[in-house]
Amino acid sequence: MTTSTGEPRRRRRPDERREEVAQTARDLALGDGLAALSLRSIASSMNVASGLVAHYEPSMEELTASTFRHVVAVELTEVRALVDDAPTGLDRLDRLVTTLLDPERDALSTIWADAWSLGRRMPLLARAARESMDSWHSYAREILLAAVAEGSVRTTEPDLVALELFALVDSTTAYALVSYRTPKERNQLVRRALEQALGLESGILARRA
Amino acid sequence: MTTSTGEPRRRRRPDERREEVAQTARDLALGDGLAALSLRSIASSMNVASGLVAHYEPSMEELTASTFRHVVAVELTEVRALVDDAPTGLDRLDRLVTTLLDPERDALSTIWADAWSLGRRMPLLARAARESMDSWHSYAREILLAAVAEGSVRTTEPDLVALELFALVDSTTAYALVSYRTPKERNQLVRRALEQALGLESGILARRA
DNA sequence: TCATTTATTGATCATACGATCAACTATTCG
DNA sequence: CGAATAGTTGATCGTATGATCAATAAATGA
Repeated sequence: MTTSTGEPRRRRRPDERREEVAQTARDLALGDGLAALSLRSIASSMNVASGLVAHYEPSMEELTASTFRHVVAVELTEVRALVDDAPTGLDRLDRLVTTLLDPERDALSTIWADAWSLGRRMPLLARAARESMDSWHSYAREILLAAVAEGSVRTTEPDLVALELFALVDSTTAYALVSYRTPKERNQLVRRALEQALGLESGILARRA
Repeated sequence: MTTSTGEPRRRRRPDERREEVAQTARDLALGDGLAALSLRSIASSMNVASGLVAHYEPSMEELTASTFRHVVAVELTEVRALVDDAPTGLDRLDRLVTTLLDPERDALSTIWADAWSLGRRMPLLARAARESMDSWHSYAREILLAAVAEGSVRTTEPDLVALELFALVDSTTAYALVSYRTPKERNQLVRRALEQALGLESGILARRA
């Protein structure tokens, strides 16, 4: 049973409903992970029949993949907003790491971990993951190139270091999901490694944590 | 229906059966991941009623956690066997990385990714993951300390570098599950990062890949 | 106001899950 | 050889999944 005094069940325009389904799926995924997405869980969040959700989505795998894609794209936009206006390249790098490792962010970490785990069996999700990773990678690359240009960091392989940055962040946030090590230790790990990758004086990033 | 000419259903001693259940669960996990473990999937692999599996296991979460624990412990033993007899500390480090990144190993990668993903909802699995990670960490630490002692690598924080090693390996193997980057790129990434963490001449590890 | 369109429902199918337990039967022991 | 022991079955309960579709009812236009 839904709410006893159920609203008289409104009828919406297809694109409106489509958007509502997508939004609900995103909220659900952010709350309980990609594995929590089901026709019924989404439908019940919308107070709607499960058939309606199915009516708008070709398959659960597609819905899962597109939800992942959208959630991660929004996150990238939000992180940019927090990072891009920092004064120097080093500040931006610092803020990027701080933001990505923020414990408040573990809803996102869950989603990434789900993507890697479920991706093995869901090709569409795997594809979405690859493409999203490329977006993030090119953002980190952009930040690193700027920092190199201003002379605050030094590397001959910004692409590789950008990859390394996410390798460190991704594993570290996955560790957080099982409470391995403390936030402080995980932060230290990432920052010390980045210092070495970027020819920074020891502690210059770590001290900011 | 099982095989039509079913064997006359043997009765085994409890510890024998217990071991058979555990072994079957391990094989299944190695084939299809931790998420593929269910009373019925295990029972059907054994040609046995699902109730039998339940009879020997307190709960699926416990079975999942203990299966994970065992699979990962065996893996550590196997890796040690491949690595420990290398002549120098640097050789052992090289072999460790090579082995951990071996594409043949992706059954194990799946299991680790499953553990981080499922661990958020399965406390016993999360605990098993933490403890297993500690075992692996202390093994890497051991290798690094020996390499430091022989003077082939240099670091003031072997614990941190051991953590970093797995951070790189774990993310990289998760990437492999969704086919992000090539084995070669993933290898490069880990090796270049380790070189910098260990004060090694550029390429000294990477060239071995 | 009535007819047309179509968003939405709700039931249904086939399948899967963990868990529980009385009944059955293979084995062992007296 | 018969009885006690205990490993094993198979059915069952409650719940969950994705997918499909006829029927319904809300909105729109004539």
